[in-house]
Amino acid sequence: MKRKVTLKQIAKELDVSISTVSKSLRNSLEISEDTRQKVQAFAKLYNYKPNNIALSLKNKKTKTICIIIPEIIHHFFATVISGVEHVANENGYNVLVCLSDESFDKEVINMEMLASGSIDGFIMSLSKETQQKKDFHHITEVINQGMPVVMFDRVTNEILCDKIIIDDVHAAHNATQFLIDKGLKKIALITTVDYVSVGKLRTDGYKKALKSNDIDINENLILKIEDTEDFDHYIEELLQNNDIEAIFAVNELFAVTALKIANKLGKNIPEDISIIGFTDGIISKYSTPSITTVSQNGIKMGGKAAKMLIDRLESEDEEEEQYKTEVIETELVERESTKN
Amino acid sequence: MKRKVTLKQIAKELDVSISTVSKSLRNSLEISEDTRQKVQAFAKLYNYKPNNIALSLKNKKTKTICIIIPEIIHHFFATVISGVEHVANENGYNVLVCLSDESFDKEVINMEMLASGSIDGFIMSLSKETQQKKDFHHITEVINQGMPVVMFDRVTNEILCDKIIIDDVHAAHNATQFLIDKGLKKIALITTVDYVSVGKLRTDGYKKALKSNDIDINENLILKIEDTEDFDHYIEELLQNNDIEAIFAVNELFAVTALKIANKLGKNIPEDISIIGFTDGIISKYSTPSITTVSQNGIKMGGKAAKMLIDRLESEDEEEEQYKTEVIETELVERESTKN
DNA sequence: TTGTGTTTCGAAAACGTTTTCGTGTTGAAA
DNA sequence: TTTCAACACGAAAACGTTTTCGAAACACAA
Repeated sequence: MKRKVTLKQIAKELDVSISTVSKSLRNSLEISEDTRQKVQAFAKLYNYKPNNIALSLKNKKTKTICIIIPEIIHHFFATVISGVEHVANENGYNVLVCLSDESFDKEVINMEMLASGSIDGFIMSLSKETQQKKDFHHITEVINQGMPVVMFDRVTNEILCDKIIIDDVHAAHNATQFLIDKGLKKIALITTVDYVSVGKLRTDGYKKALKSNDIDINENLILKIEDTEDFDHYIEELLQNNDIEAIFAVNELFAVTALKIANKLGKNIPEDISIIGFTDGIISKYSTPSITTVSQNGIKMGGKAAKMLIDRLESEDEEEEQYKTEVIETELVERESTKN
Repeated sequence: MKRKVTLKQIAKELDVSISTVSKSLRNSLEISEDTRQKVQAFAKLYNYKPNNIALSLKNKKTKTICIIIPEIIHHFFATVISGVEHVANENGYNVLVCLSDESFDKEVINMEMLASGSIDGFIMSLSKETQQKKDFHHITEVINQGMPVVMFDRVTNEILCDKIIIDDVHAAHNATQFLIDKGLKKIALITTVDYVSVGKLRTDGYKKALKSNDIDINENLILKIEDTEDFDHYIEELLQNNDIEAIFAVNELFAVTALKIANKLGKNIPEDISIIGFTDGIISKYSTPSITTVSQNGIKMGGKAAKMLIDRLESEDEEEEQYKTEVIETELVERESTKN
């Protein structure tokens, strides 16, 4: 087991100073050709690699960014990480992943912990609890310390920083309009409770579409689901008690669950009921029938977020406080769960 | 924007030495009650947090572990990360995620990069390319430097280190036996090419089960799929040209694809064909019909891997070169794609 | 010989900690 | 008055780098 070799050790072996070794390795002209050769050969022989931690301390840059997400099991968040990782890697950055588990406390602890030098910046999507509490002090604090933050997907207006979002209202409006255009009127909505920002926005989009087509909003057709609860029977009730022609679900899980329950109740998809989901994950793709869905490109979001963060990190000099919010295009992916 | 405060600054403000500040904050009895109070109050006021990088440099510990996986989009790997992250967090460690994209080079570059001080240890699952090349020098090198490595799932016998695996042969044997016990004999296998370690092992298990039940192995019923290719038509051929009663697929994607194609060909699942998959992901769960599957608990694997790594990190003193291989139990989760 | 310039290198500071060891002050015991 | 311990604190080294600045050595011209 050969331990890592340091500048000091090389210097001692070759009987020169540490500075000489350092300069030689960086090919400084200050050092004679001869010495440089000698040092470089020796360093190569012993497989010298500069210690990253020491460099970080000196440069006050860790070349590491942290992404904080509520859950990694959700396919969407996994794709975002993938996007972040690739762009980060291309630019010489590493990615630290933190899971908040939808918990405010974990989010706070992680941020405070890492803000003390460990990383150069954050990419994050708010936990449900944080959105509910509307307590963002940990984020403002980090930003005030001069550490850049990029928020994506679950964002808040109360924080000024770079953001990457999709136009949830518009996307939901489109999806609902798509159903209406097929001649469907009794469209149910399966959504989350309002404090989840994207759930609220998608609900708004749904309502907007109905209104602009002069369809009355029937609150009985709107099912708001708490995240923690077992929601199968609510959906079952919804389907049984109403003569529904279509369902718009604000996430994949709701969509596929609705599909399964509809099946169970003897309804044919899409003949009896059309279904549109949100977030183009593998469930929608491989479900039978496959589910028409609003696709939000996680890889793209992650990539853009990483790019924004890195851009800000590398131009820190010009201190441009112009925060940008970038809107990623969504796409309606038509599959088997909606009629032609 | 108030920058981070350091010991030096506090020392200067209070007109004491850096040592005094440091000791006061650590509540050393060397320092008078008075001074301690004063320093602590000041530190709290200015929200002092020790710089992690400086600590890392001093302690030669980063409290960060790295997990290298081929892909994060695969649900199984995402669950592993989840397991790793939770255990790591409980023990005060952070998790750096690297994606090899199944590429040997990326794996090598990432490892070499991070081995220079950035992290304390690795958890990894080999990329396909690495398994194919059988070149593991980057891993032995890291281990020789004294950095612990824990391998999981896709491992190799050529490296001596801690490992977390499932008994792929046994699990595949069980699954196949399960089908046989239902009275099914014409059992097709959809697997990967042999250099993927787990694919090979699962194939072995399948064959073993057939043999022990005196069923001839029909190579026409064994489909080996290259990862990169578009494999739908191969499966279609397999199903068309043979009178198949059951399918055992070595991963979820193969299983659900087979299911969809069987459906397309007018076969009923499970009446005409029973299907068992491997890896209990969301696809199997939400597919219609849902797919019976061999469940490998990724969260558990990740958690165990993290535990093993951290244990080794924290007992480095006693230098026990006893490498362990832990086998995680699999479970056959019965769903709708197999007959009762 | 003196002055000037160039080449080559090393000392030391800096990044932010922790910790060892030394030292000055105080109080009490002899 | 002297001696010794206890107390309170600071200097400095250490972790591994990079970089600034100074200086030695040498060459060459005047």
